[in-house]
Amino acid sequence: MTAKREALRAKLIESAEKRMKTNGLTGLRARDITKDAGCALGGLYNAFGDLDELVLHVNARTLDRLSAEIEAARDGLAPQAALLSIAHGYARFARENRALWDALFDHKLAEGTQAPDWFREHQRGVMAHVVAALADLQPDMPQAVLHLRSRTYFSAIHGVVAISLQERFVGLPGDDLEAEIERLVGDILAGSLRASAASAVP
Amino acid sequence: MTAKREALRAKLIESAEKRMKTNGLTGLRARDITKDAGCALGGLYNAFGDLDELVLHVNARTLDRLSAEIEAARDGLAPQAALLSIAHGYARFARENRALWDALFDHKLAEGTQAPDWFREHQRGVMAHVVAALADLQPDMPQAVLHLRSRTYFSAIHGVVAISLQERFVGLPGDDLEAEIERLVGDILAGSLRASAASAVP
DNA sequence: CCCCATATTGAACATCGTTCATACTGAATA
DNA sequence: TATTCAGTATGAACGATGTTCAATATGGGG
Repeated sequence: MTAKREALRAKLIESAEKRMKTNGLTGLRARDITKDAGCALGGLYNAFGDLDELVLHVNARTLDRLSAEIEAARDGLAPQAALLSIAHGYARFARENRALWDALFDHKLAEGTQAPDWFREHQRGVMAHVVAALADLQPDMPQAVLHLRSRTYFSAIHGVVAISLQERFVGLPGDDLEAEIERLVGDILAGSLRASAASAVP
Repeated sequence: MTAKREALRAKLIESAEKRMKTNGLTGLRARDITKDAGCALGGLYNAFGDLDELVLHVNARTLDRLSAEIEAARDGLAPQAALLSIAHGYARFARENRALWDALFDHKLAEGTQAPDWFREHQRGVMAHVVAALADLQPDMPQAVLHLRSRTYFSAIHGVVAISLQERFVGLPGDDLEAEIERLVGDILAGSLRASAASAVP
């Protein structure tokens, strides 16, 4: 009877995602979700361990959508243009999926516990595109450095997008954000290529 | 009778900060705070509008301490070294005051509301040091650009520090973080100076 | 000494996530 | 078909939490 169970899980994820889109992570109530999904309150704890686990599934879907958009942004572009396009794509996704994107970083699991492996796999899926794009730009970079550097670049862009979007007071029309991203990526790329050129001449 | 009231406010802020240092923002309970402060539960709502307002006061103190550390990091250094030192100082502060620093970004006020002006002033205090350091490096940069660029650089470093620290699973010994910060700041400074040199030759 | 504005108290309330005894369901079996 | 029974669904109940507020205590001025 695993088919019916899976159907309920899917409906609960769907309902939770819809609620999260309009009310955000903090506005997510177990009673609302189960009412929307058409099951009793306790049904949620039959399908999932707890509410946090359900949020993880919603976030995994968001990560997959983000991954697809980043992949599309990179498609067919030369290395430098690809990395810039990824950054812009990331900012666009954050802007257009604000509540779901916020939940990606606002959701904290209990002290001491870490995200399960199946979830980490979805995170890796996003980062893999950045790694691939950077590998295109720097084919000789060792794997370990490649992953570390990818995370650094991703984090830097993420920081700019995150702080820009959470400044709700003074508009920051989004044009400024795009211009700043363009400049930051430009600086990073110039620095990256300069460093590799220097190391190529021993 | 504003003196006694102020004393209670101070004691509540103190108690809340101590709790936050050990239990984090999510482990903050109104009943714990008031018990530590030696007043009744309702006393908190006499001294502050609600729990969020109390958290804002704790965060304001954290911002002031961060501001002081950044100022010290910058003290006496030439522009480029100053900006690098600020970045390292920021990472160090985050590492050494993890729970309080987390609360700075984890605490969200109710939908639609924004932080009060007196709190924004403390935020500005931190950013002012970045602006001043960047102004040292680029004396001819217009004020508006200076502030926008400062926030971009700050956000980029913040993103790297934040994502690095929240990756609890694979150690990331902190040495890697410092090396990546060094590189990112280097790229940014090189790009910034290259751009200004180009515009100086019309 | 009394008075009253003001501060303090903590029981009560509303709202959460979570649990669990109970009822139900449906497929395998006699 | 009738009977079982393992798995599922249910929603009342529980404990925790932020917040309110009627009742009480306080303390300084007339």
